[in-house]
Amino acid sequence: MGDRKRSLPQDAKEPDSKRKKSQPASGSIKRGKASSSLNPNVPQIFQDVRAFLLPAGLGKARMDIFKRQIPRFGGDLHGKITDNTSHIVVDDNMDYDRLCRILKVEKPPEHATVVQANWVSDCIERRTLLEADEYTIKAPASVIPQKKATSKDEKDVSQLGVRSQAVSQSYVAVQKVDDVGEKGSGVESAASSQPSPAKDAWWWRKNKTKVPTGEDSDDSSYVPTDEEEDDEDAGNQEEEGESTPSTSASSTPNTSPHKLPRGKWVCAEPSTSKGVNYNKHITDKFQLLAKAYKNTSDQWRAMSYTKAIAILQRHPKPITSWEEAHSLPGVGQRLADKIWEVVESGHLRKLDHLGPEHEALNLFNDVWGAGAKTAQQWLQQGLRTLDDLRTKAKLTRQQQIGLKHYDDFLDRMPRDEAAEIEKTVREMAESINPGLMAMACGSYRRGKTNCGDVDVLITHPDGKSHKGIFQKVLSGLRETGFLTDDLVTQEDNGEQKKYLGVCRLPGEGRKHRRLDIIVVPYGEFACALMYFTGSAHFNRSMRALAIKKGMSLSEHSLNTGVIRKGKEKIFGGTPLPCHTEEDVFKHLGLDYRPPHERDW
DNA sequence: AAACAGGGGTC
DNA sequence: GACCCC
DNA sequence: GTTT
Ligand SMILES: O=c1ccn([C@H]2C[C@H](O)[C@@H](COP(=O)(O)OP(=O)(O)OP(=O)(O)O)O2)c(=O)[nH]1
Ligand SMILES: [Mg+2]
Repeated sequence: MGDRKRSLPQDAKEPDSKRKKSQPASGSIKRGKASSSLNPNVPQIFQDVRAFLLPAGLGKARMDIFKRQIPRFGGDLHGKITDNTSHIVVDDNMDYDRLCRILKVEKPPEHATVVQANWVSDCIERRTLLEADEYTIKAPASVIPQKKATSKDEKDVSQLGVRSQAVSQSYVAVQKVDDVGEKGSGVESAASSQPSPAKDAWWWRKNKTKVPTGEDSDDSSYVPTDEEEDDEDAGNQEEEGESTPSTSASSTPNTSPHKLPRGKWVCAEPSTSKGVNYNKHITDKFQLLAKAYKNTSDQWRAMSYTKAIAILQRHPKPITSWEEAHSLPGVGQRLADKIWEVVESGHLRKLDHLGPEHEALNLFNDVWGAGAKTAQQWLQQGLRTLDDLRTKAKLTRQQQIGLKHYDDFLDRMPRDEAAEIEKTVREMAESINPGLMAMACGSYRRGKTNCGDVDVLITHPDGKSHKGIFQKVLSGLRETGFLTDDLVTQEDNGEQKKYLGVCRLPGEGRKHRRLDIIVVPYGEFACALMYFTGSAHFNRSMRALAIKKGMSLSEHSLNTGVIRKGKEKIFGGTPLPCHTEEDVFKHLGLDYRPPHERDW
């Protein structure tokens, strides 16, 4: 059969190269041995592919890539079309007539599938042997007549969207077998009679030898840093988003009061976490990517990973199929592919491509006051360690504090300590005005056993005595030495809304803790409490739901009758009366969720 | 193709 | 207005 | 990245 060896790329392929047909390619890498020990990350998706590349129109660069990648993914390259050739890869713009002319035949051999180059590219990109249907060069109607029968095809484009492929992964197409299947396109079916093209057609001779090119770029392996973004400083920034759509197909009736969109918003479901994460092997890896993307300012991608992590952590069982993964809200094809890769191989190749710089980016991003942009600048300036920052970087006042308390800020405190801090702030507030209310919100109110900081909300039931108390409370806390650093505090503004700073309880062995205080008018208490209790993910979900209902939710109010033009508000709407958190849920058509069920 | 929450503080 | 944070 |  075809020989392969000879003109192939230098690339190292699998050491052995055994090729047995029964071995399902990509799909089953599962058992450790086969792939994990020998060929860790190159799924042999083209195991049963014996391809002939038609240079016409393809271009040298692409030819070179294919010559290198097809063998790498398990395929054989044929220097000429033989009875054993399974695929003839042609330029994407190739048409039937031109193909026949080039090959000098009346019609292409029936035992081989004529596919567009994009089929190869897409297979490589998805690491899957895709159904060739959508990429085949078909004969014009006039010629088609008896041809269609080559087996069953034509059908299902339907399933294609999903990930077809006939092989391996199973799922899809036909019926679910659940396991590996085998290659489908194997090829030949009818063998036949097709005369082979002239063995020495000009196009073959012409390019048989390949010139190793030094570069490669090709397929899918870049990683973070990704496409878009990068750029330079100047401007542009994106915001974040959240929402919680989900769904998978069926809609489930649901629970909330009236017609709520069926199980689509996390704010409508309790964050039942039971502490066990059946998919830690996946979420741990996604966590790294989420952070890497966040570091590169690709916040949307980061958010997608984060949402997937949240849902995977609460999934009641380990993911065992691509479809199971894909059915989860927030998990699309690409993430399902990655989840599946981890399930099968225990590894995620994308992680291998994280550059060494990512370490420094992670380090820098953990400095309070420094974000993705700043971290990238520092990196670009050649800085790599915290000491570099201390001695060479230009730091804002906040970053200096962040660096000073680098370790303490990464630490989380036991909730008892958070309670002590809350008490300290509350007593100071009460000493100023006994009617003031102070309560810890955030993760503390949600019942977490440890907290990243303490979020204290202060208000006064009379609706007006909250004014101007910030200065007093803060100066009082300073006198006792409780507050040690200030990050954000507009104390010259009589309307000061927030204080972000650092505190430390008295006594030995105390760490510095982040403290956030907000003072709100009693009329906004409910919305402020909702906001400050979070979680952030929960808030974004609930706010997204508000948008869908023509409303708008903020820490100040829940407005209705909002008019938007795209994401821009044309009319802010009118506030709905909300005196309690329950009122907020009600207006949104949601069942009330106690704080501990908002831990999304 | 457009959203992806909505707002406040610093520089 | 960009960036960072809640 | 995913969803609409
Ligand atoms: O992007 C954000 C961040 C925070 N919040 C709200 C919800 C959150 O619960 C509260 C306090 O923020 P914090 O950062 O302290 O979060 P947390 O939920 O208290 O967690 P941690 O234990 O890390 O402090 O502010 C938002 O609405 N959006
Ligand atoms: Mg907190």
